[in-house]
Amino acid sequence: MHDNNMSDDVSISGQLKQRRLNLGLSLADVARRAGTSAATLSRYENGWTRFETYTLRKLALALHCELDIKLKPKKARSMSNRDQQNAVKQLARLFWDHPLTAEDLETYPIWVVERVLEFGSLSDIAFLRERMGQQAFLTAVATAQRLSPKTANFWQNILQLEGIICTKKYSRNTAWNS
Amino acid sequence: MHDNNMSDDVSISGQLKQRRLNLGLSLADVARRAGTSAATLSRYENGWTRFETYTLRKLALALHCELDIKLKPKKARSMSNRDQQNAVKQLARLFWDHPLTAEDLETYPIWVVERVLEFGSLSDIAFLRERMGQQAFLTAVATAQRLSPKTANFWQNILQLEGIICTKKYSRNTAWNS
DNA sequence: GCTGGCATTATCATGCATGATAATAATATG
DNA sequence: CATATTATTATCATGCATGATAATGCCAGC
Repeated sequence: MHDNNMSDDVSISGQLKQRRLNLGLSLADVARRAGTSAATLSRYENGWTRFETYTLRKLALALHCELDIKLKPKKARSMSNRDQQNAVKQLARLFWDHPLTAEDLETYPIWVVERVLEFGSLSDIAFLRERMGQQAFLTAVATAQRLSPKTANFWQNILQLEGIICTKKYSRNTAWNS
Repeated sequence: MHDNNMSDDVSISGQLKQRRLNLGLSLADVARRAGTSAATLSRYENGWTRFETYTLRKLALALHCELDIKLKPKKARSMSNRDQQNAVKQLARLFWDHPLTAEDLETYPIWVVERVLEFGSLSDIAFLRERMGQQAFLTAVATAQRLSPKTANFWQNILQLEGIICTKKYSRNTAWNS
């Protein structure tokens, strides 16, 4: 008892089982209350990977729990707070219409990369790539949609060499890529 | 831009759509990267309620996100911190073998209720019911498994009057219910 | 030993999410 | 106007999660 259940990465299976045992309930008990079957709950608790949120919600209810499902944007691993501040300072001049913030680097990486590719110097590009990490940088490049045809073509070749599939099919003109 | 996405209760649909738009990707883009179909993603973003975690994980990957699924035990609403402290103090004497803590009241409600029903005075029971709230209390009673036959029978009748289905089928003897 | 509840797993039928496709509408650009 | 892309929805076939049931083994108490 009195276990600190503060670990962040618990499998769904583990959470279901632990909660059920904490409440001292049997599979059949929980299943009946949830309006599902004991077989399903047993599968859920033992190595199942394809859950339905519909069933999960019913189970959560029976276990007197809230089901919380969140999409957490992955942080670029190589972007420390310090690096972020540096990047913002260095690249600020390219974001004349809307000031760049540290959060933008993670929340809108595509936006940042587009600007830098389009207007930055070679050293800006190298700087950003180093700060974001090669992988995150190239991924962002691959999904950039608002590049001028010239820029887009250039990077498409680079990406091909890297074996990265580019989701961009054609580039639409925007205010700045004529 | 620069929106504070700190609200806790966002639907899955909303999170998927917002993240996709933040990245500036089309349905087809994300679907292709996720290895799913645009139709499915569109359904996911528009009022769908029965998701498969398998598909959600693939989408999260395509959106450079982590999928976080948690079972959060519901707190008894009428149990403020102050009430918890009071309850712990009042009922402490019934937990001679393992000291009662405030967390136990939420994490192991069944355990607490069993002890109080079995060994507490009438005023203890009234006190706990008031602190937990009628609903939470009766739910815990309904799932209690380790009551003496006498106690169990008595409460089963009470629960029947309240229209609550009791999950308890039979009571197994423990160290204390002979 | 026997008995009863429990957990797990297998099997099978069924219901539902998914994928593929197409039709439609909206938007933006030339 | 035509064109290109996107988003949404409908339809249908298919694959898979689910529910029902049963078989098995385990454990506890008689």
